[in-house]
Amino acid sequence: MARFEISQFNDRNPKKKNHPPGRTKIADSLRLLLREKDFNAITTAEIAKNAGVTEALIYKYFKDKRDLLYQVLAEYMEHYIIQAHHELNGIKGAFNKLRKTIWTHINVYATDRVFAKILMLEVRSFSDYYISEPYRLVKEYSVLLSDIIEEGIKNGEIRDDIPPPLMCQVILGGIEHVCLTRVIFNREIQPDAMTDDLTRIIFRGIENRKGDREKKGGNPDNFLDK
Amino acid sequence: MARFEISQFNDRNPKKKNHPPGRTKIADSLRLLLREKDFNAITTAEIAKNAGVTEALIYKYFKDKRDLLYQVLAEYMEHYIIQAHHELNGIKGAFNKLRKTIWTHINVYATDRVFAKILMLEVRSFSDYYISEPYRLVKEYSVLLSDIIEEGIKNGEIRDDIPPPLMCQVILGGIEHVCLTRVIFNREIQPDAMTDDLTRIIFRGIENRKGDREKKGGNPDNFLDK
Amino acid sequence: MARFEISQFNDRNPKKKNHPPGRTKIADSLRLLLREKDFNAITTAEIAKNAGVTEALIYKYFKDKRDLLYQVLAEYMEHYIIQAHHELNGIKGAFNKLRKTIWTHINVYATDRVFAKILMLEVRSFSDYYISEPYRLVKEYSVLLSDIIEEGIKNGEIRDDIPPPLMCQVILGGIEHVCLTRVIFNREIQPDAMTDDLTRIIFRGIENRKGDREKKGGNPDNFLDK
Amino acid sequence: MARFEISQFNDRNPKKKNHPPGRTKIADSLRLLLREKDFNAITTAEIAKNAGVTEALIYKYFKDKRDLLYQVLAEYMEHYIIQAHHELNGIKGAFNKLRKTIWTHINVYATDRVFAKILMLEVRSFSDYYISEPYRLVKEYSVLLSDIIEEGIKNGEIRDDIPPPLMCQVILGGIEHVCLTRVIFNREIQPDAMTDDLTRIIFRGIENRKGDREKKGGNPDNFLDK
DNA sequence: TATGAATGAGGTTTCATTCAT
DNA sequence: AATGAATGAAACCTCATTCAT
Repeated sequence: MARFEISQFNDRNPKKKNHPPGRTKIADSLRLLLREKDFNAITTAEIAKNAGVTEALIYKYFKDKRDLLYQVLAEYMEHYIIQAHHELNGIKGAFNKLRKTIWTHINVYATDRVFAKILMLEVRSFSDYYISEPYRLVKEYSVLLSDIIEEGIKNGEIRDDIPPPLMCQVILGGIEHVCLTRVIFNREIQPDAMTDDLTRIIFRGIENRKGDREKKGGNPDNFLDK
Repeated sequence: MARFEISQFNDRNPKKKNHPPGRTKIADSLRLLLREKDFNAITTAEIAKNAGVTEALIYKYFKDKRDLLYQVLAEYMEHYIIQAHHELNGIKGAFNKLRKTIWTHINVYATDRVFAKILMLEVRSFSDYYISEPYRLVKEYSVLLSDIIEEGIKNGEIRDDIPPPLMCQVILGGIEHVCLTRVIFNREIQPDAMTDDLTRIIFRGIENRKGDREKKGGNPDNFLDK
Repeated sequence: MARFEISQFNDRNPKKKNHPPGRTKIADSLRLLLREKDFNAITTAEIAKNAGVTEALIYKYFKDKRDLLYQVLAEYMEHYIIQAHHELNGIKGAFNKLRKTIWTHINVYATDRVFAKILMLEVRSFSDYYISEPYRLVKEYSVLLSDIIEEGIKNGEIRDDIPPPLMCQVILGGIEHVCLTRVIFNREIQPDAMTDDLTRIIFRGIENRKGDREKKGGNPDNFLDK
Repeated sequence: MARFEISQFNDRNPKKKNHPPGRTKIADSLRLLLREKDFNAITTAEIAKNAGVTEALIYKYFKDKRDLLYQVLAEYMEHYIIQAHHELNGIKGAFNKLRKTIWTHINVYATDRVFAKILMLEVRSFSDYYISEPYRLVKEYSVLLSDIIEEGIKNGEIRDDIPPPLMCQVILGGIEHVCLTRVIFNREIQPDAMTDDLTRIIFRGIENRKGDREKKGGNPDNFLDK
């Protein structure tokens, strides 16, 4: 987990936008502090001190404290979106893809509590979040899900009597609610087990049972453990 | 809706703790302001001015600003819990009860956006929320749901291969995620339609299909709006 | 002079708007500091410390640091306008009135260097000054002058071949330029002598000489020494 | 007018100290920005950005931000002093010279609002201005005026019962006050008309009327524009 | 019960300025 | 000749909170 907090993106993605060291230190510092405190309880003074730079430098690279949070979140999201797409390579079938996506989603929250905290707890009460870059990325990510659902409906795996956006929301709502309490109370998140249980409910809920017999996808429970 | 913001509980629940007028004005003021702004963006000065009292009076009745928020939320919760129990009177069967509860839940969010906003957006990022009275009430409320689920499992309506708390979380997560965006963007929430769609997914997801044939609960789709 | 800096208006005009003590201390503090430094070099911290209050209190009573300056200036202006009108009581003839007004003007600058400094040096470079209350008062004051000039033109004392506003501006420009350097370099201002010299130039410049013989006002130089 | 803002002095006065392009860009940038904002509201960041250089470069050429302002002002002054002397060539008589000088003065303000703004509004509240190069130039310029006045007194055109410096101050005060509001509110300045009106007042105010009959200088009104 | 006055503590932000390259 | 990175110092301001009355 530690290697995630500290400059994860530069290390792993060396080609990624090369920020000046000060900027990186500041973003890392915020990530570190968010492990222990809510964003509102973190002061710019702390961020700077922790980063080993002056407060003023924060304002060279970020419009304000909140912009720093949004940029950090955006970096997480960009990274995650790429990963989520990547993980789907070679997987066939809507349920298989969904399952993988749910697992990846839970897994990133399990690995990156800070990301989870920012996304689920910190930013949502800020009204300007909903016009920010990371929110745009969140919407971009949800397209990934929609596409899978649409695909599933088209090929008959997924029922077509429910508005797809609603299915998306239930899936995301399920994932988040299940992870949320664990993030809040610092309890462990087990991607495998949780994916299992979640998909067992959700897949049955959204599978196509027209005729109940001739459904092509087979029992969606089959998709749960492999 | 308006009658909800303004001293709703005193009016409707005359037996309820009769607060002094100053206290009521302050709580009403916060409720009113929360319609337009996040809690963090609301100042005690505003609350006081809006209530027609002085800032100092806030501290006569509330430990601090956040305590005011928590007390307001607790009032909403108390009221809602009573209502939720009340609405279940005379309903038989776990799915019927669940459905009613889901509807009541969505309906209160539809009617009382401020309640929804506080509960879903404002308090969750405060760590002391999780040791507060309103959070205790939230847990108390979730027992209602658990009890219904347990009942359903016992009488064979609901599958027993999934941890009941997880089912709770998926149900609540679904409700919340679906309502959340609507609350944030001030879009309408339609309790009937949303309950329908939600239960159509969830009930199938959690119904008991042991053997797929001999399930006792009948097709859960039957429970959806007659 | 000292009694001018410290709460001059409350002391002298007890009926005047009764400000809370903190407000008065702050305004007095600024007046005091302006004797030694330019406004831009004075910090809110200094003002507060000097006043024996906290910086926060400044912002209770004044929108910002500049608003404090404007309010202080406005108090000076209000006071001065009343005085200027008062001093004209019982004086007859445009030149006599003008002379008195010029003397009063120079005299207030001589007595109240801080007033002079604010008005001639500090505020003029702030663009919002020109929409401020004290600027409104400055314009109100200049009406006093215009009225005298108009009166002089009507009764034939003052020439009518020059736009009255221009005459006003020359008079004020003369007064100010003459006082300005003295204020800047802390040199003494002698109201009597300066009024004498100034009026000797200006009165001849604006007197009515139509026909050079039949002018009613007599040689305006006569008005200079009583 | 525009050609005035942009490197006017290098273009017109090729022999003038040939500044490196960076320096010129910075000075031009400040001139440009001063058209819209007060000096205090202009940041070095803006100046640099606008000039297309980095902030650090400002400190290569100028001691500090204020030094930049003073140098810009000094350039204006140097240029203006040369012009003012030049314009007097071939003019005879104190009043004729005065008139020409007043016109030149007003005219430069009319043409070069930024110059006028700096001189009349920006620098005067800075105490170190009064020990700066541009202030030295201002004093040098005022010698021009004094000399004309002295000449007029000597040859009997101008009265000798008023201290010459005071006459200077009234003349300058008149010019400035009349131009000041126009500069502040971006109203047009008409050199010809304003010179006319001003001189009509001032010349009569300072002309020699010894014996009121036998004055040598003739009616100073004669000097007013034919 | 309520208020007017004042505060403490720190928050965010700004900006001129410097320095190594 | 010019820059990119970073800083120091403080400025302005906010806001929850307290206390004497």
